Amino acid sequence: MSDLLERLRGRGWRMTAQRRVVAEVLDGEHVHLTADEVHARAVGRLPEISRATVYNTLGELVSLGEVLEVATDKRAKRYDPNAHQPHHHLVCAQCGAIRDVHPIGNPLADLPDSERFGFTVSDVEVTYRGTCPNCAAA
Amino acid sequence: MSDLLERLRGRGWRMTAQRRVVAEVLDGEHVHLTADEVHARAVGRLPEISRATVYNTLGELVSLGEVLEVATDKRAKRYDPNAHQPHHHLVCAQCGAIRDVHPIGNPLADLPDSERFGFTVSDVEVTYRGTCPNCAAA
DNA sequence: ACTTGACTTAGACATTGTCCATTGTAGGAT
DNA sequence: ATCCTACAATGGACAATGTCTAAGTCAAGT
Ligand SMILES: [Mn+2]
Ligand SMILES: [Mn+2]
Ligand SMILES: [Zn+2]
Ligand SMILES: [Zn+2]
Repeated sequence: MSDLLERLRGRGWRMTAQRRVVAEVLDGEHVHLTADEVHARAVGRLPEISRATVYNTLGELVSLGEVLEVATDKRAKRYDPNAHQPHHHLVCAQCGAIRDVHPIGNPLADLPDSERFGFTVSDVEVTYRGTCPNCAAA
Repeated sequence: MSDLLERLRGRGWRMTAQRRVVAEVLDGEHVHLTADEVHARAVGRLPEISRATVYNTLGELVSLGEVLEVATDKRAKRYDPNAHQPHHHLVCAQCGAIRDVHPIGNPLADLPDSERFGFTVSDVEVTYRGTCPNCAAA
């Protein structure tokens, strides 16, 4: 994620402690935090960071295409730093655990023209739901 | 949707004006309203119906499997009366229009075991995004 | 018609997200 | 090294969405 900070500096971003902390919190694989979860973790590193700044920074990262908003959760939006490798999601219906997954083929090709209603279709989001090994054991 | 009311009566539902109106509002094809949209339309027919009753009734219909919650909108949940025919959704990114669509094949089959991380996968939700003919013309 | 438990209501409360006026500061200019 | 200033952060008000409860109402069985 340090290359992310480099890229953003190149795009004219002013580098602040708050933005650095948000980027650090988002670092990793299979990371899909809500805005308030990002805030809670950011506060652990920088206690005075505000909710507004976290929302602003996440919004900017989304606008820049560096982070994706995903709607796997029917309550809050989740923020996904894995924006440069196309993928989909597998969600545990009980505990909410989320994994990045890569289905075979291109799901876009499975929608015939007769089912497109004149739309120009540019993107597809696939959410698999089930039960994770932990929840199955319990 | 009148058979819906019959089914619910059979399941021991007390039939009230409020529940009848919510069911009527949900009647139709390609209907994917938010709770507050359902409330607004219900008020047109039964002015004193409360928000709480609309939320309660929608929640009950979801529990009974008669209505689906869909997450095509990243803000509010949407309620889909087309619960008995499996389908997916095509959403206009600009105006939010939603159509029911039926992709070819079973998307569940496209997730290899090596990408299931030990989950038992039971369901898949596919959201296509694009631009509708109306928005493309403008 | 009575009775009763299920249903509805209004509004408080909770969560998630947005906006704004004020204060602070990163980074270029001198 | 210090100054400037446009950009960024803050706290808190506000908005949108969703949940809960206490009190009143009524559908439906008797
Ligand atoms: Mn992801
Ligand atoms: Mn639908
Ligand atoms: Zn689980
Ligand atoms: Zn449109």
